[in-house]
Amino acid sequence: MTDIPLNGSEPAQRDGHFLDELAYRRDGLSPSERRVADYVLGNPQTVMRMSIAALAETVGVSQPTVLRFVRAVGLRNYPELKLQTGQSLASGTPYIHSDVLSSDTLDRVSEKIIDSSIYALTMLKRSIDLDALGRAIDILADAPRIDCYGTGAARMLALEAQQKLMRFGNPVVAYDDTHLQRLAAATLREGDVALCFSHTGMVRDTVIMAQKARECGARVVTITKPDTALARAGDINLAIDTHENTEIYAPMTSRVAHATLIDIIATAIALRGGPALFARLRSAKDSLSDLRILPEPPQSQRSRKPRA
Amino acid sequence: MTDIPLNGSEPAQRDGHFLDELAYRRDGLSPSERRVADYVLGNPQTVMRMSIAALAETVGVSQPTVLRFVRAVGLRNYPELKLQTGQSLASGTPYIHSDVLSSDTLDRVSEKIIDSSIYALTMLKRSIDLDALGRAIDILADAPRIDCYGTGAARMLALEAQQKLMRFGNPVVAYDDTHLQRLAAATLREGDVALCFSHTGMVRDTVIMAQKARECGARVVTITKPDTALARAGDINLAIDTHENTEIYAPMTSRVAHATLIDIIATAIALRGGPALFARLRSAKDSLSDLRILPEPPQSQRSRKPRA
DNA sequence: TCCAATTCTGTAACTTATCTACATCGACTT
DNA sequence: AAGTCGATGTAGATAAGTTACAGAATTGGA
Repeated sequence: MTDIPLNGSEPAQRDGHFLDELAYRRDGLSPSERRVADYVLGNPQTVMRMSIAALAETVGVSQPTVLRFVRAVGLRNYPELKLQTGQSLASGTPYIHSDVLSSDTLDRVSEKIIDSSIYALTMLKRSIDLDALGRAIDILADAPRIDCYGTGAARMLALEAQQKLMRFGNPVVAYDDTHLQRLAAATLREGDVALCFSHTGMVRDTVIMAQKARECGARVVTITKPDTALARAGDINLAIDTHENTEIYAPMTSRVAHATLIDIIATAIALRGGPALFARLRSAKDSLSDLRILPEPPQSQRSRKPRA
Repeated sequence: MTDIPLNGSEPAQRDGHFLDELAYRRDGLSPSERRVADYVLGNPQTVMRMSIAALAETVGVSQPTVLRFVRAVGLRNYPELKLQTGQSLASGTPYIHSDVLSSDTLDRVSEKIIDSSIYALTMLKRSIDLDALGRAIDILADAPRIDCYGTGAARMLALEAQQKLMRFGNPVVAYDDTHLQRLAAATLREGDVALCFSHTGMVRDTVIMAQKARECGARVVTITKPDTALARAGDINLAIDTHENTEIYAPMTSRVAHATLIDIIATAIALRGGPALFARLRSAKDSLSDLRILPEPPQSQRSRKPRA
């Protein structure tokens, strides 16, 4: 029959990151099941193509034990284990558990770092608060003036936001200097927007900026970790919470998420502006053309855009 | 037997993007097989949990036809189809072909942009030249002085490289101003390194910087599109070539790839430095601690740091 | 238009994989 | 020292996937 299994009895099981879930549940399993779990965590690439018999034999347990393990981690049947393992692997999370090690070769290092960036983006996709994002875009699109605040690593984000948002015609500023920032925040008016960046949400200067901006009647959009001082100091927070496990490489992966979020905001504003804004974007870009070197043949690669 | 046939049709199958591959091969299939392909493309989420019998019946063909379809698209057996479909779905690249449209809702826009960033990283992972990267790291790790050049969007990358690399103790500079850049490039000496960023590889100023740096005897590492003026102007190029299909949102996705590459370089240098360098990184980070707001309880949340 | 060669598709038998029911073992309780 | 409960294994039933072969459809030439 066309009867699709898909019965809804699964406890937990957030889509995608099964290996996380598995690592989490590992300790609640029986000894034999735990051995299976360890093998799956260690050899996901292999497991996703293994039959239950092969897995059982490799680990050294019986097939029903493997099946019990499967059920114990919240899956319906064995094929589902292969599926979830494969998906979890594909969505770029193989190394998120393990930090970069001194013993790692260069290819391993680069793989791990890229994977963790991909993971951060996957998390962003899943956790993005569309409602808050929509409101932030509403505010930003209409703002007569936008100030971007951020220090340290977040300064780059502020600069980037400036560069992306200034194209829409309204004044957007990012300040290099903390003192200048303070002066600027004092001159904000009602309707203006302060855009505050921080990875940790705990940077004193940036929190103070947010507060000052609010005192002046400006609205404050923060892009930072939820439930932090900065998140609370603004009107709208766009939460970015990549569970950064290493301390040393701290803002590495969350920075990618921040930057992508800026892209989303800028794109959404551009789309809202309609064709007119599109045209303006294009002409802004063309204004840079004399800084470029011309490509050898005057090619027009794709003819895929019939009308503007 | 474990003997894999690997019959006539292309094995191909670059990891991850099976549905792309499928769409591409669709036209070369027989009519019945094409119907199967269409169903798979249209209902991947369902297919990945379907038995061959269920799929055959739903599409209205026989089981062997499904199996022939599987082989025709380069897969060994039917379970592999489920696996690949699932992975392709999980790896989050459904929208990479389609540009953002004016009619898109906000969630669609954000999904598309995030997906294209993920795609850029996947491409980076696949195309990274470990040999060139290794040589670049060798050079950078020993350089008495590093200058980071980049204008426009690439300026952010230069700044970011500065921030990441300066932690290792040697002087690293990024310049805001093109004139300053030129002056600086003239003072480079043998052994110094110029790190040049550009998305297009066609920015005149940056190419000139690279040439000047070379004239001074410095080595030039470029991070840009391969086979471009800038790529040719340096000693080592770390190629970043995300086939950016939209023009308006130009440096969006490749920027993520650039930034991640900087992370990789910085991490690799840190690892090479061994424990001593690690310690220095940590203390550099701690030097910022009085700029932070403490978490609510006055004592340090984590007991993971026995000494200050 | 017809015939043969080729390609496409389905039927049925076979092999492999997954699941269930029941049996055994061993640790802990009483 | 026997009972109970949880963990594990054995064996057979059911479902899934694969192969061999034969019938149907298509194509290209005579």
